[in-house]
Amino acid sequence: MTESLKPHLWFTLYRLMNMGAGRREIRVSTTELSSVLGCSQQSASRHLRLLEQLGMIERRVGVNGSHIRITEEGLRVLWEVYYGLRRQLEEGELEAYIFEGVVFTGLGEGAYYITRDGYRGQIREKLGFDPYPGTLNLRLSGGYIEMKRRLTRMPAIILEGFKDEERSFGAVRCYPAIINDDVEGAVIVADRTIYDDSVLEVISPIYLRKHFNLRDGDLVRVYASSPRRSSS
Amino acid sequence: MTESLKPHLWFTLYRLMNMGAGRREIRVSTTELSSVLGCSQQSASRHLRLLEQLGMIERRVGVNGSHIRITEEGLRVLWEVYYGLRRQLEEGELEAYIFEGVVFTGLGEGAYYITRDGYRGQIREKLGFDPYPGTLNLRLSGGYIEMKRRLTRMPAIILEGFKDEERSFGAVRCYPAIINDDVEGAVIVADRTIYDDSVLEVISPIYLRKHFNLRDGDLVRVYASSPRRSSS
DNA sequence: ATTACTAGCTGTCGAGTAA
DNA sequence: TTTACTCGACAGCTAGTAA
Repeated sequence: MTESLKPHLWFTLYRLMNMGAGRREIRVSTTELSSVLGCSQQSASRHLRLLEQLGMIERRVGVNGSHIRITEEGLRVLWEVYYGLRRQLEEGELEAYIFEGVVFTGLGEGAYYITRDGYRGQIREKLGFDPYPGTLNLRLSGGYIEMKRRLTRMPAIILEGFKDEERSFGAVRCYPAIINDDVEGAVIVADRTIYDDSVLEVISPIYLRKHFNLRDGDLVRVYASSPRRSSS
Repeated sequence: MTESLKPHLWFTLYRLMNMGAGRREIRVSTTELSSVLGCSQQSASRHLRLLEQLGMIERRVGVNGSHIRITEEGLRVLWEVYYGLRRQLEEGELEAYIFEGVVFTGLGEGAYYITRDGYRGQIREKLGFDPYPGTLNLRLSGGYIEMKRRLTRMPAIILEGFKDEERSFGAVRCYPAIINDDVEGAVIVADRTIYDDSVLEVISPIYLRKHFNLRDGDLVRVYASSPRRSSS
């Protein structure tokens, strides 16, 4: 999931974005695309199939061409390079967002995941703290939902996926965070999650519910930012 | 000249830029570079030679590594992709924001300004409605304050400044808006204002306080966007 | 018109190794 | 330590062609 696209496929994705496929579904034939890419029709066709397999685009093949739209994951990959360029080419301000969300009780899944050694070791190593075995779930509303999508597109600290005896675990994106202007922790975003974009999952070295005396429905403030250096 | 770099070489150039070679000469060995690129030392070496031949980088090969600096031409190639990404990603994504703010009573200045014929005529002409003689003030908090700063950086409908007998009035930026998912209006941002970024001033053809039966402290939702095409 | 398979070609890669 | 050559392996390419 977080293994990055090969360069030639990235460029095909980039060209599709140039044609507007990042905003809406576009119609394009493999022949048209090949002339844009400067390659053969066959290569254009293969690139589209590969990008679809990788989840970067959605495609409907019709009789008069392909209908293409770049997925959220595809846009994320484009944003990643965009941020990399901007950091060097423009005087990049550190991007950060302040969220406000309402505490709710999840399914306890967070505690299960976070205590897997595969994740826990990486959190210690890459985030610099030993996580309390549980996550704080915040429900976002209004503009904060879109704000979370934007945060998710920014460079992150990546916890690699792994396997244990029973099953495999996907990669997780982490953003350093400060909770209620006081406690350090991180916002975590699982690549595949049961939650939608209206949920912010927060981890921390301490038990946040106790520290802040939180109950369901309480408002919590989270300052989250992209790390200075993205560790892979 | 404009024959573009092959994708894998572009990515190597991009990585060199990530390491700072766009700003200054950096020292890097082919082995170090290969680990950044995720390829062999030999490929890293070959890429550097090719990029040098193509005039994308300047290189001095020393005994303890290569000294690399991206040339003006190399930076041009990076900027080209950067602009391509920005066109689609920024202008596409940053079109609209949803704010939530709390009603408060201002100093009544809004009513004074909005009834000046110099503004009123332009509002009718450029926004397409005759404004109710007053503004609704919303107090923003948390991330919404930063969101307002971003909105303010976007293209706006500009009400030109003017003078009457007594004094001069500054330009005003307007963003089309929908209030509480129902009423059309606009967010206005005076170039010089007594309010700071935590206040959202809203105008509309109708008296919003009455229409929504609003009292100080009530929450109001505002969808604000940059106009599609700059109407001048 | 399309998309996409097969076959064969080309260029990119990387292990081994020299300087 | 470096950089970079040779060369076998193979990924990615294109022409021809089917559906």
